[in-house]
Amino acid sequence: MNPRKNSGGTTGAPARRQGAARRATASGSASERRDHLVQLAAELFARKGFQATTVREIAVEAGILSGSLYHHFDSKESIVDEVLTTFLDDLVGRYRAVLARGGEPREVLAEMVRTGFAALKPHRAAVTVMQNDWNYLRSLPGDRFGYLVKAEEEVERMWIEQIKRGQATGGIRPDVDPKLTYRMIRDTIWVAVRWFRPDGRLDTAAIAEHYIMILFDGLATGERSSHPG
Amino acid sequence: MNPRKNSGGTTGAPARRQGAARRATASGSASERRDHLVQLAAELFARKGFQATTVREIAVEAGILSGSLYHHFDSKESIVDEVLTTFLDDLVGRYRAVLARGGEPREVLAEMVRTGFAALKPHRAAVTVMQNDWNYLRSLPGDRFGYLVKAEEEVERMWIEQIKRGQATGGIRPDVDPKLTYRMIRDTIWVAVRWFRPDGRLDTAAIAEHYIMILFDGLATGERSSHPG
DNA sequence: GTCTATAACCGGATAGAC
DNA sequence: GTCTATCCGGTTATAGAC
Repeated sequence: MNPRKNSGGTTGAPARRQGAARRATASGSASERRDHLVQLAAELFARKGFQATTVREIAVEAGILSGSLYHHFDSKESIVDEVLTTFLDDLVGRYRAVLARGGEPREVLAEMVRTGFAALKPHRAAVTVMQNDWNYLRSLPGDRFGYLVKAEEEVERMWIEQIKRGQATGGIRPDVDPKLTYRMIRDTIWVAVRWFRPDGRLDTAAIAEHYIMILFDGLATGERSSHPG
Repeated sequence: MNPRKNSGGTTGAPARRQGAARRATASGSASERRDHLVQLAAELFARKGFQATTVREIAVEAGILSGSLYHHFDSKESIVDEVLTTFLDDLVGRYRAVLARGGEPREVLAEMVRTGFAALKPHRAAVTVMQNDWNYLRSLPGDRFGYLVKAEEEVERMWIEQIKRGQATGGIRPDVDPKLTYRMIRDTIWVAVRWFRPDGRLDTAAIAEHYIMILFDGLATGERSSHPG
Protein backbone atom coordinates (compact mmCIF):
# COMPACT_ATOMS: atom_id res chain seq x y z
CA MET A 1 0.00 0.00 0.00
CA ASN A 2 1.19 3.45 -0.82
CA PRO A 3 2.51 4.83 2.49
CA ARG A 4 1.20 8.30 1.72
CA LYS A 5 -2.35 7.14 1.62
CA ASN A 6 -4.33 8.12 4.64
CA SER A 7 -6.00 5.00 5.80
CA GLY A 8 -7.98 7.04 8.30
CA GLY A 9 -10.09 4.96 10.60
CA THR A 10 -9.55 5.60 14.26
CA THR A 11 -6.18 7.31 14.10
CA GLY A 12 -6.26 10.98 14.92
CA ALA A 13 -4.21 13.85 13.59
CA PRO A 14 -0.97 12.98 15.41
CA ALA A 15 -0.69 9.57 13.80
CA ARG A 16 -1.43 10.79 10.36
CA ARG A 17 1.81 11.32 8.62
CA GLN A 18 3.90 8.44 9.77
CA GLY A 19 5.17 8.22 6.22
CA ALA A 20 5.92 11.92 6.29
CA ALA A 21 9.68 11.46 6.36
CA ARG A 22 9.44 12.70 2.85
CA ARG A 23 12.67 12.53 0.98
CA ALA A 24 13.21 15.78 -0.84
CA THR A 25 13.26 14.28 -4.28
CA ALA A 26 15.00 16.05 -7.13
CA SER A 27 12.23 18.43 -8.17
CA GLY A 28 8.46 18.37 -8.29
CA SER A 29 8.42 15.86 -5.48
CA ALA A 30 5.56 13.48 -4.95
CA SER A 31 4.53 15.38 -1.84
CA GLU A 32 4.33 18.60 -3.84
CA ARG A 33 2.13 16.87 -6.35
CA ARG A 34 -0.02 15.55 -3.56
CA ASP A 35 -0.28 18.94 -1.88
CA HIS A 36 -1.28 20.45 -5.19
CA LEU A 37 -4.10 17.95 -5.57
CA VAL A 38 -5.27 18.68 -2.03
CA GLN A 39 -5.29 22.38 -2.78
CA LEU A 40 -7.32 21.93 -5.96
CA ALA A 41 -9.81 19.79 -4.09
CA ALA A 42 -10.03 22.31 -1.26
CA GLU A 43 -11.03 25.07 -3.67
CA LEU A 44 -13.78 22.91 -5.12
CA PHE A 45 -15.00 21.80 -1.70
CA ALA A 46 -15.13 25.44 -0.63
CA ARG A 47 -17.00 26.56 -3.73
CA LYS A 48 -19.55 23.78 -4.03
CA GLY A 49 -19.51 22.00 -0.71
CA PHE A 50 -17.90 18.65 0.09
CA GLN A 51 -20.78 16.46 -0.94
CA ALA A 52 -21.62 18.36 -4.09
CA THR A 53 -18.03 18.06 -5.29
CA THR A 54 -17.39 14.82 -7.16
CA VAL A 55 -14.10 13.00 -7.43
CA ARG A 56 -14.49 13.35 -11.18
CA GLU A 57 -14.49 17.12 -10.89
CA ILE A 58 -11.37 17.06 -8.74
CA ALA A 59 -9.68 14.82 -11.28
CA VAL A 60 -10.69 16.99 -14.23
CA GLU A 61 -9.35 20.04 -12.42
CA ALA A 62 -6.06 18.20 -12.02
CA GLY A 63 -6.07 17.10 -15.64
CA ILE A 64 -6.39 13.38 -14.92
CA LEU A 65 -9.21 10.86 -14.69
CA SER A 66 -11.05 10.01 -11.53
CA GLY A 67 -9.60 6.52 -11.23
CA SER A 68 -6.11 8.00 -11.15
CA LEU A 69 -6.91 9.98 -8.03
CA TYR A 70 -7.04 6.76 -6.08
CA HIS A 71 -3.38 6.27 -6.68
CA HIS A 72 -2.83 9.26 -4.37
CA PHE A 73 -5.69 9.01 -1.91
CA ASP A 74 -7.68 6.29 -0.26
CA SER A 75 -10.96 8.07 -0.61
CA LYS A 76 -12.66 11.40 -1.04
CA GLU A 77 -12.86 11.67 2.73
CA SER A 78 -9.13 11.34 3.12
CA ILE A 79 -8.69 14.36 0.87
CA VAL A 80 -10.89 16.62 2.94
CA ASP A 81 -9.23 15.17 6.02
CA GLU A 82 -5.91 16.47 4.78
CA VAL A 83 -7.40 19.86 3.92
CA LEU A 84 -8.68 20.36 7.44
CA THR A 85 -5.70 18.91 9.27
CA THR A 86 -3.24 21.14 7.45
CA PHE A 87 -5.23 24.18 8.50
CA LEU A 88 -5.76 23.12 12.10
CA ASP A 89 -2.14 22.15 12.67
CA ASP A 90 -1.02 25.55 11.46
CA LEU A 91 -3.60 27.46 13.48
CA VAL A 92 -3.02 25.67 16.75
CA GLY A 93 0.72 26.13 16.33
CA ARG A 94 0.29 29.87 15.88
CA TYR A 95 -1.98 30.20 18.88
CA ARG A 96 0.58 28.33 20.99
CA ALA A 97 3.28 30.72 19.83
CA VAL A 98 1.18 33.72 20.83
CA LEU A 99 0.59 32.30 24.27
CA ALA A 100 4.27 31.43 24.64
CA ARG A 101 5.18 35.08 24.11
CA GLY A 102 2.99 35.98 27.10
CA GLY A 103 1.91 39.50 28.02
CA GLU A 104 -1.15 41.32 29.32
CA PRO A 105 -4.32 39.28 28.75
CA ARG A 106 -5.85 42.02 26.64
CA GLU A 107 -2.76 42.19 24.47
CA VAL A 108 -2.69 38.42 24.14
CA LEU A 109 -6.36 38.33 23.16
CA ALA A 110 -5.85 41.06 20.58
CA GLU A 111 -2.96 39.08 19.14
CA MET A 112 -5.11 35.96 18.99
CA VAL A 113 -7.77 37.91 17.10
CA ARG A 114 -5.10 39.07 14.65
CA THR A 115 -3.86 35.50 14.28
CA GLY A 116 -7.34 34.27 13.42
CA PHE A 117 -8.09 36.91 10.83
CA ALA A 118 -4.62 36.48 9.34
CA ALA A 119 -5.43 32.82 8.70
CA LEU A 120 -8.39 33.74 6.50
CA LYS A 121 -6.23 34.51 3.52
CA PRO A 122 -3.87 31.52 3.36
CA HIS A 123 -6.52 29.07 4.60
CA ARG A 124 -9.62 30.54 2.96
CA ALA A 125 -10.74 27.28 1.37
CA ALA A 126 -10.13 25.18 4.47
CA VAL A 127 -11.98 27.63 6.72
CA THR A 128 -14.91 27.63 4.31
CA VAL A 129 -15.06 23.86 4.31
CA MET A 130 -14.89 23.80 8.08
CA GLN A 131 -17.72 26.31 8.33
CA ASN A 132 -20.03 24.63 5.83
CA ASP A 133 -19.27 20.94 6.19
CA TRP A 134 -18.22 20.54 9.84
CA ASN A 135 -21.63 19.23 10.87
CA TYR A 136 -21.79 16.73 8.07
CA LEU A 137 -18.24 15.44 8.47
CA ARG A 138 -18.71 14.99 12.19
CA SER A 139 -21.88 13.01 11.55
CA LEU A 140 -20.10 10.38 9.48
CA PRO A 141 -19.86 6.89 11.00
CA GLY A 142 -16.72 6.30 13.00
CA ASP A 143 -14.87 9.21 14.50
CA ARG A 144 -12.70 9.83 11.49
CA PHE A 145 -12.92 13.53 12.17
CA GLY A 146 -12.74 13.40 15.94
CA TYR A 147 -9.52 15.38 15.87
CA LEU A 148 -11.59 18.36 14.79
CA VAL A 149 -13.26 18.34 18.16
CA LYS A 150 -9.98 17.79 20.00
CA ALA A 151 -8.38 20.78 18.31
CA GLU A 152 -11.41 22.95 18.96
CA GLU A 153 -11.35 22.07 22.63
CA GLU A 154 -7.70 23.00 22.98
CA VAL A 155 -8.30 26.34 21.27
CA GLU A 156 -11.31 27.03 23.47
CA ARG A 157 -9.24 26.47 26.60
CA MET A 158 -6.61 28.92 25.34
CA TRP A 159 -9.13 31.71 24.74
CA ILE A 160 -11.12 31.25 27.90
CA GLU A 161 -8.02 31.16 30.04
CA GLN A 162 -6.95 34.55 28.73
CA ILE A 163 -10.40 36.04 29.19
CA LYS A 164 -10.55 34.81 32.79
CA ARG A 165 -7.03 36.01 33.46
CA GLY A 166 -8.00 39.42 32.14
CA GLN A 167 -10.98 39.53 34.45
CA ALA A 168 -8.85 38.51 37.41
CA THR A 169 -6.15 41.08 36.75
CA GLY A 170 -8.57 43.84 35.82
CA GLY A 171 -8.18 44.50 32.09
CA ILE A 172 -11.40 42.79 31.08
CA ARG A 173 -14.75 43.70 32.56
CA PRO A 174 -15.82 41.08 35.09
CA ASP A 175 -19.50 41.00 34.14
CA VAL A 176 -19.14 39.15 30.83
CA ASP A 177 -19.49 35.41 30.49
CA PRO A 178 -16.10 34.00 29.39
CA LYS A 179 -17.42 31.08 27.40
CA LEU A 180 -20.15 33.07 25.69
CA THR A 181 -17.69 35.83 24.89
CA TYR A 182 -15.22 33.35 23.46
CA ARG A 183 -17.86 31.84 21.19
CA MET A 184 -18.86 35.20 19.85
CA ILE A 185 -15.29 36.24 19.12
CA ARG A 186 -14.51 32.91 17.49
CA ASP A 187 -17.60 32.98 15.33
CA THR A 188 -17.08 36.56 14.25
CA ILE A 189 -13.60 35.73 13.03
CA TRP A 190 -14.30 32.54 11.11
CA VAL A 191 -17.63 33.45 9.62
CA ALA A 192 -15.91 36.41 7.98
CA VAL A 193 -14.66 33.93 5.41
CA ARG A 194 -18.10 34.15 3.84
CA TRP A 195 -17.63 37.73 2.71
CA PHE A 196 -13.88 38.29 2.88
CA ARG A 197 -12.28 38.77 -0.55
CA PRO A 198 -8.47 38.77 -0.76
CA ASP A 199 -8.61 41.52 -3.35
CA GLY A 200 -11.24 43.54 -1.55
CA ARG A 201 -11.25 46.99 -0.01
CA LEU A 202 -9.83 45.82 3.34
CA ASP A 203 -7.13 43.28 4.09
CA THR A 204 -7.36 40.91 7.02
CA ALA A 205 -5.12 43.08 9.20
CA ALA A 206 -7.42 46.09 8.78
CA ILE A 207 -10.48 43.95 9.48
CA ALA A 208 -8.79 42.61 12.61
CA GLU A 209 -7.98 46.09 13.95
CA HIS A 210 -11.51 47.26 13.25
CA TYR A 211 -12.92 44.35 15.17
CA ILE A 212 -10.46 44.73 18.05
CA MET A 213 -11.52 48.36 18.37
CA ILE A 214 -15.20 47.48 18.63
CA LEU A 215 -14.57 44.45 20.79
CA PHE A 216 -12.63 46.32 23.46
CA ASP A 217 -14.09 49.81 23.28
CA GLY A 218 -17.58 49.30 21.91
CA LEU A 219 -19.67 51.08 19.32
CA ALA A 220 -21.17 53.70 21.58
CA THR A 221 -19.92 57.22 22.05
CA GLY A 222 -19.82 58.92 25.43
CA GLU A 223 -19.91 57.31 28.85
CA ARG A 224 -20.32 53.64 29.65
CA SER A 225 -23.63 51.98 30.44
CA SER A 226 -25.39 54.53 28.30
CA HIS A 227 -26.60 51.85 25.97
CA PRO A 228 -30.30 51.20 25.69
CA GLY A 229 -31.96 48.26 27.37
CA MET B 1 -51.58 20.30 -11.37
CA ASN B 2 -51.91 20.52 -7.65
CA PRO B 3 -52.06 24.24 -6.88
CA ARG B 4 -50.08 23.79 -3.68
CA LYS B 5 -47.07 22.59 -5.51
CA ASN B 6 -44.37 25.19 -5.76
CA SER B 7 -43.31 25.22 -9.33
CA GLY B 8 -40.43 27.53 -8.43
CA GLY B 9 -38.59 28.72 -11.46
CA THR B 10 -38.26 32.45 -11.80
CA THR B 11 -40.97 33.54 -9.41
CA GLY B 12 -39.71 35.16 -6.24
CA ALA B 13 -41.07 34.99 -2.75
CA PRO B 14 -44.00 37.38 -3.26
CA ALA B 15 -45.50 35.28 -6.03
CA ARG B 16 -45.20 32.06 -4.20
CA ARG B 17 -48.49 31.27 -2.63
CA GLN B 18 -50.97 32.42 -5.19
CA GLY B 19 -52.95 29.35 -4.25
CA ALA B 20 -52.74 30.32 -0.62
CA ALA B 21 -56.38 31.24 -0.29
CA ARG B 22 -56.54 28.14 1.81
CA ARG B 23 -60.01 27.17 2.83
CA ALA B 24 -60.04 26.38 6.51
CA THR B 25 -61.11 22.80 6.10
CA ALA B 26 -62.81 20.96 8.89
CA SER B 27 -59.76 19.87 10.87
CA GLY B 28 -56.22 18.82 10.11
CA SER B 29 -56.28 20.88 6.95
CA ALA B 30 -54.12 20.09 3.99
CA SER B 31 -51.97 23.14 4.68
CA GLU B 32 -51.32 21.92 8.22
CA ARG B 33 -50.26 18.59 6.85
CA ARG B 34 -48.03 20.31 4.37
CA ASP B 35 -46.50 22.58 7.02
CA HIS B 36 -45.83 19.54 9.15
CA LEU B 37 -43.93 17.88 6.32
CA VAL B 38 -41.91 21.04 5.75
CA GLN B 39 -41.04 21.15 9.42
CA LEU B 40 -39.91 17.52 9.48
CA ALA B 41 -37.77 18.11 6.43
CA ALA B 42 -36.29 21.27 7.93
CA GLU B 43 -35.09 19.36 10.97
CA LEU B 44 -33.39 16.77 8.78
CA PHE B 45 -31.86 19.41 6.53
CA ALA B 46 -30.51 21.18 9.59
CA ARG B 47 -29.10 18.04 11.13
CA LYS B 48 -27.52 16.44 8.08
CA GLY B 49 -27.36 19.15 5.46
CA PHE B 50 -29.64 19.58 2.47
CA GLN B 51 -27.72 17.36 0.09
CA ALA B 52 -27.08 14.59 2.60
CA THR B 53 -30.78 14.36 3.39
CA THR B 54 -32.62 12.05 1.02
CA VAL B 55 -36.26 12.31 0.07
CA ARG B 56 -36.60 8.76 1.34
CA GLU B 57 -35.49 9.87 4.81
CA ILE B 58 -37.99 12.71 4.81
CA ALA B 59 -40.72 10.30 3.80
CA VAL B 60 -39.80 7.75 6.47
CA GLU B 61 -39.84 10.50 9.09
CA ALA B 62 -43.37 11.36 7.95
CA GLY B 63 -44.44 7.71 7.95
CA ILE B 64 -44.99 7.51 4.20
CA LEU B 65 -43.01 6.40 1.16
CA SER B 66 -40.87 8.67 -0.92
CA GLY B 67 -43.13 8.57 -3.94
CA SER B 68 -45.97 9.95 -1.83
CA LEU B 69 -44.00 13.07 -1.04
CA TYR B 70 -44.37 14.14 -4.64
CA HIS B 71 -48.07 14.50 -4.16
CA HIS B 72 -47.27 17.46 -1.89
CA PHE B 73 -44.14 18.90 -3.45
CA ASP B 74 -42.68 19.28 -6.90
CA SER B 75 -39.19 18.44 -5.81
CA LYS B 76 -36.77 18.31 -2.93
CA GLU B 77 -35.72 21.85 -3.77
CA SER B 78 -39.24 23.17 -3.42
CA ILE B 79 -39.29 21.84 0.15
CA VAL B 80 -36.18 23.70 1.22
CA ASP B 81 -37.49 26.71 -0.66
CA GLU B 82 -40.51 26.74 1.60
CA VAL B 83 -38.36 26.29 4.71
CA LEU B 84 -36.30 29.36 3.89
CA THR B 85 -39.12 31.55 2.65
CA THR B 86 -41.17 31.02 5.77
CA PHE B 87 -38.26 32.15 7.89
CA LEU B 88 -37.29 35.14 5.75
CA ASP B 89 -40.83 36.45 5.44
CA ASP B 90 -41.20 36.41 9.21
CA LEU B 91 -37.81 38.00 9.85
CA VAL B 92 -38.16 40.82 7.36
CA GLY B 93 -41.62 41.58 8.70
CA ARG B 94 -40.27 41.88 12.22
CA TYR B 95 -37.42 44.14 11.18
CA ARG B 96 -39.88 46.38 9.36
CA ALA B 97 -41.99 46.60 12.50
CA VAL B 98 -38.97 47.62 14.57
CA LEU B 99 -38.09 50.36 12.11
CA ALA B 100 -41.69 51.53 11.98
CA ARG B 101 -41.62 52.12 15.73
CA GLY B 102 -38.69 54.51 15.25
CA GLY B 103 -36.50 55.87 18.04
CA GLU B 104 -32.85 56.64 18.70
CA PRO B 105 -30.58 54.74 16.28
CA ARG B 106 -28.83 52.97 19.13
CA GLU B 107 -32.15 51.84 20.56
CA VAL B 108 -33.33 50.69 17.16
CA LEU B 109 -30.11 48.75 16.59
CA ALA B 110 -30.39 47.10 19.99
CA GLU B 111 -33.95 46.12 19.18
CA MET B 112 -32.85 44.65 15.85
CA VAL B 113 -30.22 42.59 17.66
CA ARG B 114 -32.92 41.33 20.02
CA THR B 115 -35.16 40.52 17.06
CA GLY B 116 -32.42 38.47 15.42
CA PHE B 117 -31.52 36.43 18.48
CA ALA B 118 -35.20 35.91 19.25
CA ALA B 119 -35.61 34.26 15.85
CA LEU B 120 -33.05 31.59 16.72
CA LYS B 121 -35.49 29.58 18.77
CA PRO B 122 -38.57 29.41 16.52
CA HIS B 123 -36.51 29.26 13.33
CA ARG B 124 -33.54 27.20 14.51
CA ALA B 125 -33.71 24.67 11.68
CA ALA B 126 -34.22 27.27 8.96
CA VAL B 127 -31.35 29.41 10.21
CA THR B 128 -29.09 26.37 10.28
CA VAL B 129 -29.99 25.47 6.72
CA MET B 130 -29.40 29.04 5.61
CA GLN B 131 -26.00 29.06 7.28
CA ASN B 132 -24.81 25.72 5.93
CA ASP B 133 -26.48 25.43 2.55
CA TRP B 134 -26.82 29.04 1.38
CA ASN B 135 -23.78 28.81 -0.87
CA TYR B 136 -24.88 25.56 -2.46
CA LEU B 137 -28.47 26.61 -3.02
CA ARG B 138 -27.39 29.87 -4.60
CA SER B 139 -25.07 27.98 -6.94
CA LEU B 140 -27.90 25.93 -8.43
CA PRO B 141 -28.77 26.64 -12.06
CA GLY B 142 -31.49 29.20 -12.52
CA ASP B 143 -32.16 31.79 -9.86
CA ARG B 144 -34.63 29.68 -7.97
CA PHE B 145 -33.24 31.08 -4.73
CA GLY B 146 -32.68 34.62 -5.92
CA TYR B 147 -35.14 35.88 -3.33
CA LEU B 148 -32.57 34.97 -0.69
CA VAL B 149 -30.31 37.66 -2.06
CA LYS B 150 -33.16 40.14 -2.40
CA ALA B 151 -34.17 39.68 1.21
CA GLU B 152 -30.58 39.92 2.41
CA GLU B 153 -30.11 43.17 0.53
CA GLU B 154 -33.20 44.71 2.08
CA VAL B 155 -32.07 43.69 5.55
CA GLU B 156 -28.59 45.07 4.92
CA ARG B 157 -30.01 48.44 3.92
CA MET B 158 -32.05 48.54 7.13
CA TRP B 159 -29.05 47.93 9.38
CA ILE B 160 -26.63 50.19 7.59
CA GLU B 161 -29.11 53.07 7.55
CA GLN B 162 -29.44 52.90 11.33
CA ILE B 163 -25.69 52.72 11.85
CA LYS B 164 -25.13 55.74 9.63
CA ARG B 165 -27.94 57.64 11.28
CA GLY B 166 -26.36 56.89 14.65
CA GLN B 167 -23.05 58.24 13.44
CA ALA B 168 -24.71 61.37 12.08
CA THR B 169 -26.66 62.11 15.24
CA GLY B 170 -23.81 61.18 17.57
CA GLY B 171 -24.80 57.98 19.35
CA ILE B 172 -22.46 55.73 17.37
CA ARG B 173 -18.75 56.38 17.07
CA PRO B 174 -17.95 57.86 13.67
CA ASP B 175 -14.73 55.91 13.08
CA VAL B 176 -16.29 52.50 12.40
CA ASP B 177 -17.09 51.24 8.93
CA PRO B 178 -20.88 50.85 8.68
CA LYS B 179 -20.88 47.95 6.24
CA LEU B 180 -18.14 46.03 8.01
CA THR B 181 -19.84 46.61 11.35
CA TYR B 182 -23.16 45.41 9.97
CA ARG B 183 -21.60 42.21 8.67
CA MET B 184 -20.00 41.44 11.98
CA ILE B 185 -23.21 42.00 13.92
CA ARG B 186 -25.22 39.94 11.45
CA ASP B 187 -22.76 37.08 11.49
CA THR B 188 -22.47 37.04 15.26
CA ILE B 189 -26.22 36.68 15.58
CA TRP B 190 -26.87 33.97 13.03
CA VAL B 191 -23.81 31.84 13.60
CA ALA B 192 -24.93 31.47 17.19
CA VAL B 193 -27.36 28.86 15.91
CA ARG B 194 -24.41 26.47 15.84
CA TRP B 195 -24.10 26.36 19.59
CA PHE B 196 -27.41 27.69 20.87
CA ARG B 197 -29.50 25.09 22.66
CA PRO B 198 -33.10 25.94 23.53
CA ASP B 199 -32.78 24.10 26.83
CA GLY B 200 -29.37 25.53 27.64
CA ARG B 201 -28.07 27.77 30.39
CA LEU B 202 -29.00 31.00 28.62
CA ASP B 203 -32.08 31.88 26.61
CA THR B 204 -31.89 34.00 23.48
CA ALA B 205 -32.92 37.15 25.35
CA ALA B 206 -30.01 36.80 27.78
CA ILE B 207 -27.60 36.11 24.95
CA ALA B 208 -28.88 39.20 23.14
CA GLU B 209 -28.39 41.46 26.16
CA HIS B 210 -24.90 40.08 26.71
CA TYR B 211 -23.99 40.83 23.13
CA ILE B 212 -25.57 44.29 23.17
CA MET B 213 -23.50 45.11 26.24
CA ILE B 214 -20.23 44.14 24.56
CA LEU B 215 -21.21 45.63 21.24
CA PHE B 216 -21.93 49.08 22.61
CA ASP B 217 -19.61 49.31 25.61
CA GLY B 218 -16.78 46.93 24.79
CA LEU B 219 -14.87 44.33 26.76
CA ALA B 220 -12.26 46.63 28.23
CA THR B 221 -12.35 48.23 31.66
CA GLY B 222 -11.28 51.82 32.27
CA GLU B 223 -10.92 54.61 29.77
CA ARG B 224 -11.36 54.42 26.03
CA SER B 225 -8.53 53.86 23.59
CA SER B 226 -6.68 51.88 26.20
CA HIS B 227 -6.83 48.78 24.10
CA PRO B 228 -3.59 47.29 22.79
CA GLY B 229 -2.47 47.72 19.24
C1' DG C 1 1.31 7.52 -12.68
C1' DT C 2 -2.41 7.39 -15.73
C1' DC C 3 -6.04 5.22 -18.47
C1' DT C 4 -9.94 2.02 -19.59
C1' DA C 5 -13.72 -0.28 -18.13
C1' DT C 6 -16.84 -1.49 -14.93
C1' DA C 7 -18.72 -3.00 -10.51
C1' DA C 8 -21.99 -1.91 -7.00
C1' DC C 9 -24.78 1.23 -5.29
C1' DC C 10 -27.86 5.13 -4.29
C1' DG C 11 -30.13 9.36 -5.63
C1' DG C 12 -34.44 12.02 -7.30
C1' DA C 13 -38.32 11.50 -9.74
C1' DT C 14 -42.43 9.26 -12.36
C1' DA C 15 -46.73 6.36 -13.71
C1' DG C 16 -50.50 4.28 -12.53
C1' DA C 17 -53.05 1.10 -9.35
C1' DC C 18 -55.77 1.34 -5.25
C1' DG D 1 -53.29 10.57 -0.34
C1' DT D 2 -50.54 6.64 -0.38
C1' DC D 3 -48.28 2.56 -2.34
C1' DT D 4 -45.89 -0.34 -5.81
C1' DA D 5 -42.65 -0.66 -9.10
C1' DT D 6 -39.28 1.23 -11.67
C1' DC D 7 -36.50 4.39 -14.68
C1' DC D 8 -32.44 6.79 -15.28
C1' DG D 9 -28.51 8.99 -14.21
C1' DG D 10 -24.76 9.88 -11.27
C1' DT D 11 -21.47 8.39 -7.44
C1' DT D 12 -17.42 6.26 -5.22
C1' DA D 13 -14.27 2.96 -5.77
C1' DT D 14 -11.73 -1.08 -7.93
C1' DA D 15 -8.89 -4.11 -11.28
C1' DG D 16 -5.74 -4.54 -14.45
C1' DA D 17 -3.58 -2.89 -18.92
C1' DC D 18 -0.13 0.36 -20.50
